[in-house]
Amino acid sequence: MTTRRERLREATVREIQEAARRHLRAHGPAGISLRAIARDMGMTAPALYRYYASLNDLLAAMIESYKAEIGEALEAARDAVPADDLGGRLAAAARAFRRWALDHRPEFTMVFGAPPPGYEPRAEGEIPSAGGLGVVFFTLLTDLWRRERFPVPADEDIPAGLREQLEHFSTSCGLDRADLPLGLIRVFVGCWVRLYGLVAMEAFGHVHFVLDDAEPLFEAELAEVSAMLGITRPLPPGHSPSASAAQNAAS
Amino acid sequence: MTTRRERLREATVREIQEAARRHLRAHGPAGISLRAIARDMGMTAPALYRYYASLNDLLAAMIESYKAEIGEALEAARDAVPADDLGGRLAAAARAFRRWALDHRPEFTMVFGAPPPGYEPRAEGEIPSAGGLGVVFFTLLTDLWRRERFPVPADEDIPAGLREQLEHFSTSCGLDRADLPLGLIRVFVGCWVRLYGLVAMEAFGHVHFVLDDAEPLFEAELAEVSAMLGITRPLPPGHSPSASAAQNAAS
DNA sequence: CAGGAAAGTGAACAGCGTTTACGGTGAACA
DNA sequence: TGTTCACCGTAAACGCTGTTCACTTTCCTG
Repeated sequence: MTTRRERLREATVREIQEAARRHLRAHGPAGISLRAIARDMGMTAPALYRYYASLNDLLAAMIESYKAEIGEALEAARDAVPADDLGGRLAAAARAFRRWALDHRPEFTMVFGAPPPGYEPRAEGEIPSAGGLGVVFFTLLTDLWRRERFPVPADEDIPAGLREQLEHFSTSCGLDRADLPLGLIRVFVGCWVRLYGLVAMEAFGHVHFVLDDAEPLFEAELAEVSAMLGITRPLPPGHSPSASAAQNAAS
Repeated sequence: MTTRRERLREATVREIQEAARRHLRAHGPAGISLRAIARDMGMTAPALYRYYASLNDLLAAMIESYKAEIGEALEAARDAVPADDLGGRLAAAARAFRRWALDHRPEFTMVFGAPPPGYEPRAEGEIPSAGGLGVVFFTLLTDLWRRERFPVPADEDIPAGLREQLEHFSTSCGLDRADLPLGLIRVFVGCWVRLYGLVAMEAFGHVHFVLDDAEPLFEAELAEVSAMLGITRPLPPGHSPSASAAQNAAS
């Protein structure tokens, strides 16, 4: 049973988070200040210490909640594609990840940029995954592998140092080693690195030195990865037909 | 001829940069403050405005100089390998990039993390490249391709939207389209994304959810990319023989 | 109804970026 | 040689920040 106090407290926490998010969107990660949040709420800054031990704690809580929301966004995008079209589901989730990053650059920076000094991604028991985030892609890959049996490196082809760690991850996740080969985890990590790399480069603006619109590259990489995973379908929708070829030769 | 005033000013600028770098290393990007720098130098904060228009300008200057130093580090690592061993040179440069990132996490965060709002990577004439940084890898790849002719996608296999941008980049770099195919640039970008992705994930601490030491993965990815580039040599030195297998089953 | 936990306030401390007005000091120029 | 002026630095101030402390108010509980 939730007491009245608890409900009020919960509502206040939500209001704090909403105000913090507003400031994040408006002024970036460095623009989140306790005093500004309190001002928005018609309170004074020290009152916020009843809810968070410090600004850093508030930021950490924001990161966690954004992680959860990214996971939900990915799952929603995945579930919008028929369950038998695993390739389409993977593409949808990958595109959703990129979309979220580009539509929420400050938020993405908080979650996937350099963490504030002293931040620890709360290693609660659960599944030791990227906050239930990489797990979306991982389960898609495992399902895909079970169906398509796309080629993965054999155990003995994985360097020993890497193999040990993949084994550790596999057992600590409670995976069935007989069912899912280490090579599959190896492939997953490789795909995740490519996805993260491209999306992070784009979100952080490090891709303009060669491209001014990274979407075609993203789609090409996605197609390449998909091919690697035995997905042959033509990757249904998702990329607009290069509708913006203007503003190229501008000084 | 440089006047005495100019020499003094230059020395002060250097001292400012050194103090700023000290604070960056000690307290992270957010720990750089004009007042602390001035205090270190036995000055007052407003004096620094004679040298930089704002703190953001100082940070931007730091980013630029770090970019240059990364480029130099990569070139040095590359040049430490015989010029005929292009695969070895590529591996050395890639390893140097990772090493630099891990040895200079705050600096790496400034250069390759989310830029401060309002930062523009001074697009001076020169070569429109990542501050002469990606250019190291790009020229290595072109040399490698000229020698090995590893497979690259044909122009017509590159999606139109991406191809247009690669063409734009190629011409704006003054490259000879007849000599260097677009597919080579395509491959370069793909390799750069993988390298950036893995190194950034590691430097930002986003890889611990599956690995606690990303070096074996890095070496495996490097080997894979090298194979893709027609490099068959066994990738001479560079990774220690998995000497640290301790601290695995810790809580 | 009494006690106490919870929530919020106001003042204060130490720090920050930045602007302004002001003093020297040294170099250049008549 | 004397003057002028750009340059370098300072002190004070404004408004902002996170955080702590002592205090009051309010509401729930026993």
